[in-house]
Amino acid sequence: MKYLLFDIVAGELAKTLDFPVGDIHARLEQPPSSDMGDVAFPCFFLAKEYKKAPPKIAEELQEKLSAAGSQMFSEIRGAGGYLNFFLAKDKVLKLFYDIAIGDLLIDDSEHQGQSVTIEHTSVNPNASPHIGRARNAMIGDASVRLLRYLGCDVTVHYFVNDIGKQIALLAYCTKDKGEISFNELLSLYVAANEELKSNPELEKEVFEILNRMESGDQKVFADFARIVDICIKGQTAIFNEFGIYYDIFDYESRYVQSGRTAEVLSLLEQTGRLFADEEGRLILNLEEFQINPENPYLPLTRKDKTSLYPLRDICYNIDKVNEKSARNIVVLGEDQRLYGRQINAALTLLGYDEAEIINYSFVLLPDGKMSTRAGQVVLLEDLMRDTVEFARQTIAEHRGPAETSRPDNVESLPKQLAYGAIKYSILKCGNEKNVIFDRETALNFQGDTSVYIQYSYARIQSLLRGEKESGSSNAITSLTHPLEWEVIKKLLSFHQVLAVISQDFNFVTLCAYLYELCQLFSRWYKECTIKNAAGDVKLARLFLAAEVAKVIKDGLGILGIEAPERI
RNA sequence: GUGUUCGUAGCUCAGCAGGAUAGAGCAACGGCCUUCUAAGCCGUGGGUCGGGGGUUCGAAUCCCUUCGAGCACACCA
Repeated sequence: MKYLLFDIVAGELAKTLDFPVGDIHARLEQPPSSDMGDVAFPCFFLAKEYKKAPPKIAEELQEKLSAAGSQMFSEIRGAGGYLNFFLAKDKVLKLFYDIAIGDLLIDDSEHQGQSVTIEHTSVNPNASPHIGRARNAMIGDASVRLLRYLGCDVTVHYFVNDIGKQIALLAYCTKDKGEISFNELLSLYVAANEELKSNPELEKEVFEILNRMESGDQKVFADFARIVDICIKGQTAIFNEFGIYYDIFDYESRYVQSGRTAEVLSLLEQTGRLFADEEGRLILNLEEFQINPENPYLPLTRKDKTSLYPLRDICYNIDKVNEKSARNIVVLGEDQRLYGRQINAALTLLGYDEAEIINYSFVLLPDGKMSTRAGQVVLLEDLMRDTVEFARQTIAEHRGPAETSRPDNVESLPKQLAYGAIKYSILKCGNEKNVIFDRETALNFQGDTSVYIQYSYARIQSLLRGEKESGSSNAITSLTHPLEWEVIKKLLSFHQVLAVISQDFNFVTLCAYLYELCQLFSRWYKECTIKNAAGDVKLARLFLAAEVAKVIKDGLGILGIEAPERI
């Protein structure tokens, strides 16, 4: 029960129709156009049982319901196979007022206090993150914000893959160098990988270093730590500037020397699915899960029994679940789809709940894939800088010199607009789709963009400024304009949208919702003046505008986008 | 090769637990600032929903097949 109008109709229908309220609720739809009705009930599914044509059923139901004479409907219409309901507006308006005043627009008891871990970003500590990696962070951060908004107790984890071959490579290339800045690392990394191709000796050298590190060589460990530290500091500085924060950094290396991997191995041993192959590696047989028919095996150790990444990750997930058990959420790129299912299979074998994995597809560039080697890559920090600069120019164009030189227009506003535009341009795409990223999309501040939404918010703040708006439940019924009715219906569906996203974490829905809300608001704003209205009408309109602003601000907040008071 | 995700307007994307005329934005063209921010509002043009089968009263949505793209597939993490 997330949408007031559906709740009302389902409740009333259940009295007449012999079906559970929940079943009816699930079948309700929104008619394509408002002049057809507020809520539609399709009757097609009843045709077989009643042995009648759907329009006939709708007609009969309509007569029955009309005879019942519910106060909640102003009209009920049969239309083809649909039964369309028009809600009694004054009744709904009063309910809307009570809900809004009580701040219950977001009613979510099921999430209150639920403890959740979310792991996201977790980029390899080797270079500055590009926009593709940042997609992980944006989806993850929005998920964190959504669940916190709904009342969950969320802990954000960042898993630092600090013992990989690529770190060994970097450690090797930099061990004789003095101070190294984060910005130098990318070119060093590219150069080292280039050399790796032509120099097989280097590869051996790197593995040698990795081995020494894993067997507990403190000197090598320190070399690794130095590189990792520079990287993590550099990366989180960028993400923090972007408005994304983490609670806990977990280092993969802690699982190398600890006994955790051995414990988990012996538990897996007991499931009978673990075996040593001819070379002595320990392999997990996941045949029964039918994840990857041709190759159901997941190697967990090398032949010397040292752990591989999947084993450490299994330990890590168990630790997260033990710490906070309600939901264990992990954001993973499409390259980890199969891998994620393998990890979940292992967790299942061990008797743990599966992790909830949020998968997303990669970001592509108009002329193809991103490639670090070919220099075909959009770094997040470059994009942030460029977009802020563009925002600064755009503000100057729109607002003129006097306004532009206001302190907040110089510092914070360009960032609020720019970072919002980047986040929105990514989050408005479905997680499962490849995003074709071109700068123009992020640099566009018109139409279906975050800036339009921020702009709508700022307009409302401006008209609210200086007004002591205090609607009353009597004044609320002055909202008689059709567009006002549309805006109210939209506002009432906010928590329904959030409920869906708390399951699928696809923020397209929220982006579309906010954009549509702003479109409705803009049309209404154009059509009905507020400041010059009189009496109850003015009070009611101010009240409605304030409610729109509240939802916009909360919605943007969930996306990690700020709502500036002035633009 | 096997598995998996996707293919909707010139471009970027919604819609897909089947349902009432397929929606936005950008780009193009045409209107609207002496009333609350024109980063806005209104309007015009633009679509074989990749192709082909099937299921159904009804398919962009479900199934099969084919083409195209992304991703993965035992000692990388």
